[in-house]
Amino acid sequence: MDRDQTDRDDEASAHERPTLKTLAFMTGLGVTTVSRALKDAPEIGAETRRRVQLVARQIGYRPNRAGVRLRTGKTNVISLVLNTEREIMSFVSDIIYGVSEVIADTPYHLIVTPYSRSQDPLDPIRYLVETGSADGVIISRTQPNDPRARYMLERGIPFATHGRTDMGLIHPYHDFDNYAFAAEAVRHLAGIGRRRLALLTPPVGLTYHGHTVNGFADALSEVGASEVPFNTVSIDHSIEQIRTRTAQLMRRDDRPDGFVSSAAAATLAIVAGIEDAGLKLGRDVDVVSKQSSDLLHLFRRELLVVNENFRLAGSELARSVLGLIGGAAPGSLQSMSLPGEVVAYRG
Amino acid sequence: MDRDQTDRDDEASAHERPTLKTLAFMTGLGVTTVSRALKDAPEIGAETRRRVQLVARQIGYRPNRAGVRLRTGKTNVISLVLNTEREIMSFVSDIIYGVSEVIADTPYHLIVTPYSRSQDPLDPIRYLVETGSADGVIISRTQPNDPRARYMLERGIPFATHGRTDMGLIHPYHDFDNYAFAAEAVRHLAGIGRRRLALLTPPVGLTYHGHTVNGFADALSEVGASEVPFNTVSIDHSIEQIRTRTAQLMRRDDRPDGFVSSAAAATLAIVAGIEDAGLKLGRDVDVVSKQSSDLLHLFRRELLVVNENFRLAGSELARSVLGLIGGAAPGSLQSMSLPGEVVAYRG
DNA sequence: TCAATACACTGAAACGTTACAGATTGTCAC
DNA sequence: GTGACAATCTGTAACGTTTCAGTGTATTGA
Repeated sequence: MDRDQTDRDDEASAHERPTLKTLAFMTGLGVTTVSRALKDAPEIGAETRRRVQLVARQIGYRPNRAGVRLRTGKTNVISLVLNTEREIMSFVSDIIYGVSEVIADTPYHLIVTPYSRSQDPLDPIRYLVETGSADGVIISRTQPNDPRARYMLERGIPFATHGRTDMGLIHPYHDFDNYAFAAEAVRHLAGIGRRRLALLTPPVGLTYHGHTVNGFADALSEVGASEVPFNTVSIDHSIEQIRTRTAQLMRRDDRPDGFVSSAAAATLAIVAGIEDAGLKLGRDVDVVSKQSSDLLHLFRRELLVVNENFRLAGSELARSVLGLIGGAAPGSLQSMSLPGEVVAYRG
Repeated sequence: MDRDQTDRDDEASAHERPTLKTLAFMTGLGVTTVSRALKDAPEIGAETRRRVQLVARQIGYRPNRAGVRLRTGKTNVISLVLNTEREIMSFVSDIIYGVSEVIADTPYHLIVTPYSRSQDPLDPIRYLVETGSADGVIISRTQPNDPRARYMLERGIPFATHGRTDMGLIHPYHDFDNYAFAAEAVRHLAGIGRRRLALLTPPVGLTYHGHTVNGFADALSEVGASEVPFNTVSIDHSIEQIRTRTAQLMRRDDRPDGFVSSAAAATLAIVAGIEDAGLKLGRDVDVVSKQSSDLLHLFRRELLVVNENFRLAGSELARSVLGLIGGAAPGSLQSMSLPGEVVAYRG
């Protein structure tokens, strides 16, 4: 009866996907032994181990994810949580590829968990945690006091944030040094004689808004330049809004002679606004902008750019989450990316 | 003993995730009954059904994916297969959001399966199929004779392609009418007096390369304009390569006075090349370009644009795959998106 | 009154995996 | 020869779900 069943199974498995049972039958061992042999358990004889692994490789055995997940709770999934309206385009694509690169030779899959404007950002996190859908989570649009980070920290869910928090809690993150970026931008503008600077900030409420504002302010006083307030818009606003506001600003007598912009798409709008006001980039005003792909110099060669590498961010974030899952200390999984020099067009 | 175990389970489940067993205990029914009641099986009494569903909703029951997957093989996963090097940036982000929109109120998750230059594009598909990792697959960069489509068709794996194939086989797809785009572009250029046109094509080998080339050629003879060959590059080439080639082309005596470009990023390079050669957009030459986000007019207002909506493509593709999984006829799940008018800057 | 039948529900088995608690050897000291 | 012990290996149960093959009870038709 028992043998009979095994036989039937084996015939069936002729072209079905091999399971531990298949391997057990082929090697003449028990299912348990095969399972342990494959994961290099100590109580398995060296020769048996090799034999099992050889056969497994030969027939292309791959553990059934559902079986593993059901039994152990391990999903082998990393979830990337994204805002479907506000996320920067190149960010999405680059960070996905960055993450992919790192998890490519691991058993992990990447699932994208989106949420929209209308939703509480905590919703997708709650869903992931309550349904146990992922072993690790990556979030962006990080806030100084981030409910999502707090929530996951309380529940011991491995996660990494793109951007830092400021809650006195330790967790993995990767961040671009936006303080340094803004400060460098100001210094560069001051260096070419610009004295009245405006800042197009990241979205208010996100941690890097503060970093950027501080870097901007500190460098302003360092170089003795002054700020022209430009607080009515942020890079989260629409191209049209930024463009209109910029044009308004540039038509005033006390207009800035320099801009610092935190995102490339917004910079296009700023430049359009500047030109709407009849002014010329490079002559009347200079703009330093972050960019994540090398397109701004094609747009206007007068633009001054600082590069931010989102693909790297994705890789680092993935590495952090995997590290945390692997038991590393959260404090050791924090990384910063320093901005390069402000670069002018090299014609 | 039995009761004892149930009790223990129930105490444990006080804050564990509820399962069918929890529901069974709470309702006093059998696990089977609960399972069937939740999926509106006919042999369950109307009142019982309502009662079970009420309790399930109250305690926030969600079926365990691993359990379902192990038992039924249904993964509730849609996989989006992407080339990590050659995919257009905004495409990645938009299509993901488009897919997300559609699967948001389904039990489906979206996993992103990347592959790189060095790999056979069939590899990730084989992986998905062999490991049964997804109920449905979406692929892009579709070829006239696409091994991936053939492979999945042979194995009955539900999939949809972004772009059509040309193998005489029926499968779901969504495509932008690139024939119409190229033809419209040519007509528009002819309409403003341009007679010598160059085409920056999609990557050779992809189906829409052919469509684009044909639309271009047919409209050329229709309007009596001529082609200036520009076959050494495609939109897959680097910005630098396109720029250099364009500049070379524009310095020749027989240079084109019009361009049709199949991608926005490439258009930036074309314009840069034109200007490198000392010529002026809108005066010496006009360019009609596809774009997927509204940025080209900020770049140069002289550009003529046709919009392609990748988010829509994502939604349509997701709908197709879900439809196919749901048993709809593949032939009914094919959709085309027509290009809008060529639009000039509306100042 | 009795069989037939429809109705509402149920337990057991199975999907593939791992953890637990043995079971079977052989080796060694005494 | 015996007991102890290490080294290997194994069966069973369990994770949560669905399917199969029932079970029991009321209802119907004659």
